Amino acid sequence: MGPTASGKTDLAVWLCERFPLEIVSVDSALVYRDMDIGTAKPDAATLAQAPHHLIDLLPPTEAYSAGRFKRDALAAMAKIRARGNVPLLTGGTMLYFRALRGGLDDLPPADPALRAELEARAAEAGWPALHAQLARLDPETAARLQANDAQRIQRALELCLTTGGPMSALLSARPDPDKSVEPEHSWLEFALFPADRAWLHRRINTRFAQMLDAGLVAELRELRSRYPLDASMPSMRCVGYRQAWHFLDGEIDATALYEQGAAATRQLAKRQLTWLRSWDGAIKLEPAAADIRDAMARQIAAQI
RNA sequence: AGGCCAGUAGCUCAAUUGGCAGAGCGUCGGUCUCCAAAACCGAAGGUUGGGGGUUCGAGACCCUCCUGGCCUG
Repeated sequence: MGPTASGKTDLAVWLCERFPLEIVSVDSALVYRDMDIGTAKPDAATLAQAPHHLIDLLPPTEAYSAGRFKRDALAAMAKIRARGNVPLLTGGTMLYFRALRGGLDDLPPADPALRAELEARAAEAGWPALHAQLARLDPETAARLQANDAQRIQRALELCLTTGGPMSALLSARPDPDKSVEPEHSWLEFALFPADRAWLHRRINTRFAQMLDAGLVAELRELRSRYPLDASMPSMRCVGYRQAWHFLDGEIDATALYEQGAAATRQLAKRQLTWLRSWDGAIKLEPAAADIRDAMARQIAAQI
């Protein structure tokens, strides 16, 4: 686990050469086909050397989910173990890590038609109005949600309306979801946690500039010509693509594209670090350390 | 050299006839149960370019210096 641009892929590929590991990507953006530059997807040579599972799963017109990830990841892990190898889960989508460790109850999946209906009502009445409705159907959940928290209000109403009961009744009473572990697996967790934020910011800024040089805008132009995309799709709200979209629409210039894209990446990293800070049980490693590879190799050798 | 315009938070800019210096962005902290690279909440940050003056009271008015830009020669 680690924030964006902290060096997860390089480290994972290096470890694969030394241990019987197979990489399972834990990344909500790498699942999209044809989105390569902006997601920092490993190149063909790297993938040939160290195959990644759970990348290029769906076209950018579709939506993935934490629940689907959990199912896909458990299936991939079972196959890997059947081959006698060990899954190396690598990524920065912390909700997916948490879902995989057992933090997801068995809830109904998304209902696109109902979501569209709720969306339309919110556009007219505003989310606080839907929050008020949720307060009647499920006071407990409404109490912990902000009146403007569109996504969670929508999800909670979706569950209340499809199941006929409050969402809070569907959640198990686990004191700490992170402690609930899928019984068939044991876990060894590592977190790349840079002590120096400025170090990470420099890497993020440099990398986003490189993405632009590598043709991020051209990639998006090609995507828009090939798929019926919409700025509200999850794939197009990914860091970098969202800003490139505004650039292609003429809303911002090249300078603003760089600045806003780099800033969005820094903010993503900040949220990932917030997750990691409160994540118990992970061995924290300093990604800027010269001996990071050997340090992690030693830890793994001791466990496998 | 002279004339004009500008200088306010890290950046871009507000601030009625002189009356409690604000916003957006960024930065920092947090929340997180099937969109999570998402969505949301909160916080810090100022000698208003420097100095002097007028006034009960100056970001604003007067003097002076500094810096940047434009115009003229």
